[in-house]
Amino acid sequence: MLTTGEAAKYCGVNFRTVIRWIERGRLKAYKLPGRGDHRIQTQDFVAFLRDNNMPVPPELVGTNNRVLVIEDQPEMAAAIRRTLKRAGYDVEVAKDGFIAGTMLMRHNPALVTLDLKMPGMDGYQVLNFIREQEDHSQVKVLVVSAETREGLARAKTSGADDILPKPFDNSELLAKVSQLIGDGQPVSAQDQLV
Amino acid sequence: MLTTGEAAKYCGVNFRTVIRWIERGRLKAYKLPGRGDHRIQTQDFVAFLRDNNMPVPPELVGTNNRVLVIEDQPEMAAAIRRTLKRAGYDVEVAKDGFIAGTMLMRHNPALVTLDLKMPGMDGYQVLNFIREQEDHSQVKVLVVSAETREGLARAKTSGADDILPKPFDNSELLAKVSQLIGDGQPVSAQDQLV
DNA sequence: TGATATAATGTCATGATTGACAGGTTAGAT
DNA sequence: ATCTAACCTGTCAATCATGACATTATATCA
Repeated sequence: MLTTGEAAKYCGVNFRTVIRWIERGRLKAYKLPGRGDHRIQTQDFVAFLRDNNMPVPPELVGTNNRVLVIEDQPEMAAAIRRTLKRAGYDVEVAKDGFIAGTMLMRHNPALVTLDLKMPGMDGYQVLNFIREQEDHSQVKVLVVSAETREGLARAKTSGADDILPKPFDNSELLAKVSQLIGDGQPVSAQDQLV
Repeated sequence: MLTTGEAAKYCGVNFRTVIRWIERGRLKAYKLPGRGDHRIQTQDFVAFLRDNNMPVPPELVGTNNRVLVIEDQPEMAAAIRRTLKRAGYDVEVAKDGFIAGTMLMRHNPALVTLDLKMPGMDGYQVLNFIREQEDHSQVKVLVVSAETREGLARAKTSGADDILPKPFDNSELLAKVSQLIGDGQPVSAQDQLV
């Protein structure tokens, strides 16, 4: 939730200009009853920035170091979790599709590792679904799978940001994750601003 | 029921501001005897948000008539959907666990019909999971299944509000649903208007 | 090219609301 | 019964909205 002044700083313009954008309907916002202050929801502001090819401040893009691991094999899940935790990421594990779905919505992770082969879940469909979701179209998806080369290629066309064939080294995993969302250690505690 | 602090977070303002709104009669609330804490009824708060064209958080939309149908068999899903739609409910269908999870979080339904036997999803686990979730512990769960009597009993202990053995009549379905969350037709459509 | 019109943005002053802080109290949890 | 987190009140500084006007950028036309 942002005020006009904060939004103005992010854009490098005068707050008067932000108000005018709002008045013209370019930027979505609502008014408070008292003085008529504007409040801009962070997601609307980010959408606005993206629409106009403006740089998006990292602290507005959710919490950068949160990873959701969608994986039903306990050992594999534990291994990924351990590796990422050690590197400083905030890791959640979902061992079935339902829980994965709720966690995606609830925790709004920066990255999801997705096992394509989970019982009762079509990984490709999940990929498509995530990409269709307004709110989560920005989340990075790293497909982790023992699929064939064709399957992995198909995953890429379905919206995966990167793929990691099983088996893999921890270093490979970390390299891919950090390439997609940066290092696990938060740059500063201010990233947690609400 | 909300405190000033909670309302403040929803609006993106300081709690002091919320108190001022209350003092000026813009927002309805009442005081507790002790410290003079304010308590705001959810419906009053939602009405306030609507009056001022402010976004209404989905989890506050109290008595809605939204139903989420978790069912992987297309014919069965269509049948339930049709029946409930006709009765005036707002129906969403999820055909796998992942989508079901996201929809539960996104649409905040008043009731979920849950097929216990879905591939890759342990219905009992889902039940437990829903009950553990802070935000959604209020949602009613109607288990719809061809399970054995023991299985259905177990579902009840896992947190199901009611069970409906397959096969069933439409009238049975409607009876159970309306018993759990009331009739499908909103009491008055104007309640939802701006 | 150069001149003019139009739109967008920045600046300033005023008035009102909101946020921050400090000190005291209690609701809710254990 | 105790403890912590959250709440209330009052005050004052910071912030925001508004309107008027200056300045800059863009478009249009001769």
